[in-house]
Amino acid sequence: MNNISNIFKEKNLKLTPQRYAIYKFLKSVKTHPSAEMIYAEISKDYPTMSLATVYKTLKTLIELGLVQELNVGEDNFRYDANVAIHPHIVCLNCGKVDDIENANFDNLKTDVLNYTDYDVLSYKLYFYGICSECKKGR
Amino acid sequence: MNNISNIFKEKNLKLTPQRYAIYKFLKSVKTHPSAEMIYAEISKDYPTMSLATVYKTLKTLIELGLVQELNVGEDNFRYDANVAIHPHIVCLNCGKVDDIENANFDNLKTDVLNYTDYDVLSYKLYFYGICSECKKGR
DNA sequence: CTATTAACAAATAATAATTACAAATTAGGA
DNA sequence: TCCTAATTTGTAATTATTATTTGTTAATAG
Ligand SMILES: [Mn+2]
Ligand SMILES: [Mn+2]
Ligand SMILES: [Zn+2]
Ligand SMILES: [Zn+2]
Repeated sequence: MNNISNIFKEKNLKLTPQRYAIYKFLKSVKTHPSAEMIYAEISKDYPTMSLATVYKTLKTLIELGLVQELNVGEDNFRYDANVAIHPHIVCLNCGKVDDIENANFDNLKTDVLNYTDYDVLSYKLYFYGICSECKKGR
Repeated sequence: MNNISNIFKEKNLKLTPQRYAIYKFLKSVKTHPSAEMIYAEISKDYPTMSLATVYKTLKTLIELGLVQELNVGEDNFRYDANVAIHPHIVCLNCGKVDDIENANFDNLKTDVLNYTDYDVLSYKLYFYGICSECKKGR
């Protein structure tokens, strides 16, 4: 199986409660939280949680291919437990980061081969605009 | 005219030698340098240049719409004096950031409207891969 | 041409995100 | 249950960036 506990076992890593909580939390939200946001949330259930653990766990989850890092242009990173390549949209007013659902831009990866001599492995696509909530409040 | 000295004049900003040097340097390179890289380069001609001035100048150039910031996923930003929306490609081996020339992905901005209720204002597109130099050395 | 003054550069201090470190704890196999 | 390497934690260190201060410059009125 390819469930998380086997993935950890294969690498001789321990699936600690902290690690599991962070992963489960990331899986459960659509908000693309930062390390700080994750820490704030997880601390409610694990009051002894350390911010350093959040950072270190995120790094190992990324190495395992279970989480990806987003850089939408803030002074910090955001994290996403959906590791598929998929586009995001950032509200320039409230800072929210959303998925763009059902859109498929995978042709980009093959299209771009006509314009570069790089071996292209992946891409990141960020849209910027104003979300519907922020549009209302104008 | 819309040359840089008029743009500065309109906003009651002074086009100092430092500011001009930073802008001219950014215009002249294709490397998408970071603030630190810009500082290292400009320091050769302006030994008294301060890193703080580089950061502050970059910020004003961005506000004036003369420079854009790239967030390719490093722990720092890179800067580009080409303010048109255009895609970039990052070498995962050597860290180089290149333009993808002649490619036009502007349909993205209209395509995405079918999948989101945001007002979409702009986008950033980053490809990741291995550059031709790095491919050789394997 | 000079004086005035607001904008600016430089140096440095401060801040914020992230990482490194060391000591205490724990997961999970023997 | 015991053992031990892996992990967590709290904290210090580091790095990118921003704020502050003070001396310097550029624009312009007189
Ligand atoms: Mn996502
Ligand atoms: Mn560019
Ligand atoms: Zn919003
Ligand atoms: Zn390369």
